[in-house]
Amino acid sequence: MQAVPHSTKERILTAAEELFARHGFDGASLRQLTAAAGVNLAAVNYHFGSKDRLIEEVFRRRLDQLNGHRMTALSRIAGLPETSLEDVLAAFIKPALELSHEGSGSLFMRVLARAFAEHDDTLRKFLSENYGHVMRQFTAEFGRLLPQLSREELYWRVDLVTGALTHAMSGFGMIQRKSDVTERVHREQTAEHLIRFAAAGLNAP
Amino acid sequence: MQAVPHSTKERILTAAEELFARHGFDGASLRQLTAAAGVNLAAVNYHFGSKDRLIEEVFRRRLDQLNGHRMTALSRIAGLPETSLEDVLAAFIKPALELSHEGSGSLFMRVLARAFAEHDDTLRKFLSENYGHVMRQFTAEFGRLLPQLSREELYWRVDLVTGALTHAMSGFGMIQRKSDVTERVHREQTAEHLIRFAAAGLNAP
DNA sequence: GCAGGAATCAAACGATCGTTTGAGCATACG
DNA sequence: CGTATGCTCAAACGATCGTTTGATTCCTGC
Repeated sequence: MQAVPHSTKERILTAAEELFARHGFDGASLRQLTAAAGVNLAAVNYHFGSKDRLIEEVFRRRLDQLNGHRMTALSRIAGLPETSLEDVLAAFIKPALELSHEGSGSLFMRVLARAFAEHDDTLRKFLSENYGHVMRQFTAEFGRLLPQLSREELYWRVDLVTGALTHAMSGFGMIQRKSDVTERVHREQTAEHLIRFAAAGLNAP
Repeated sequence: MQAVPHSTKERILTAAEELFARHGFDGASLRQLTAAAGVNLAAVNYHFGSKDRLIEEVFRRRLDQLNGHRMTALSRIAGLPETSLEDVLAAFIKPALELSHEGSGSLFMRVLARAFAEHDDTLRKFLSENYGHVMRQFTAEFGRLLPQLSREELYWRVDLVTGALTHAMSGFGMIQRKSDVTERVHREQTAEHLIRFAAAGLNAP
């Protein structure tokens, strides 16, 4: 973890991620943002074209990585007869926890939670078009493992699970790591906790 | 349900609730807001003092009612030996569903979801000071019914449940009512659905 | 070593924001 | 009737927003 990233574009993206998480997309101005990044005000429009395009790039940088890991993990277990509900949940949750615990990525989940709360059509369309296939594939696999649920019940429960996880990983409600466990162990314990809760909810009678 | 509420204050509050839900607290301007309410721009600062105080009043109007119903329902069952986890969840969920289904209150849960996503200190402090005791009493009752959980696990699971429910009730992911069931029946079915999911999650092994 | 595109910079643009002002209108009370 | 009092109104305030401009500096390839 270095103090200042290399390029101007990356400095802007990192500062934007933090300020969007803290003050929202409207609440964080380009003047605060460029001041925090140590770059000129005009650099945002020069490198990204507009504030909206900057917002999209903030999402793209993390979601490409996050959903890539998710799809890789899912593809290893999807359709196999020995795959359990917990396996699929682990493929969904663990990449997010890894991102959440590595250096600068911890604030991104809060940006994502904001995007959920904002019912902004432009942002929703962007997320749906670029990353909607990930949720569809996970939902399909959940459906395979929960054949007793109607399609309606399945959608509902997946929605409840994603809501709970987004809320949990964006908040500082996150359980603090005890000083006598390594971060790797703590991350495993957190994942176990979330997976057990989500699996029980999905499997509800 | 009448087209235009009586007083200027109520017209402002109703328009504010809708616009805050749709565009956020920063995104909705006082000019849009007063135009939608059919009142003069200066009326907000005359009747409420500032935009921030208006935001607080939007919360106060609904939360006084919502948490009043929640506390009444909880007080009827708290501490009794025959009370079940589902009973406590019902006391928490059903008042919110009733609010969510009556006329203009349906958008308020989206306002509440925004308040969760915004980590604004002023707003959090206001909500915690005025309504924190409600969550504390519900958490205490959950703890009584789930003695096998450590305090840490209890807090975590309650946080996951509130996250899931807030997310569910704020989204239009809400299951649509079929034309052959009354709204009252539909509300009962929705409550059953949420309660079953939450109880299973809280009771996870 | 110099030409030329890429990048940075200070400054300004028009628009919109929350808030304030002071005059005008209404209703109620002596 | 006169006059307070509560409310509404158009207009303006200063601040801040995203964006654009044009000059300047940096850096690379011939």
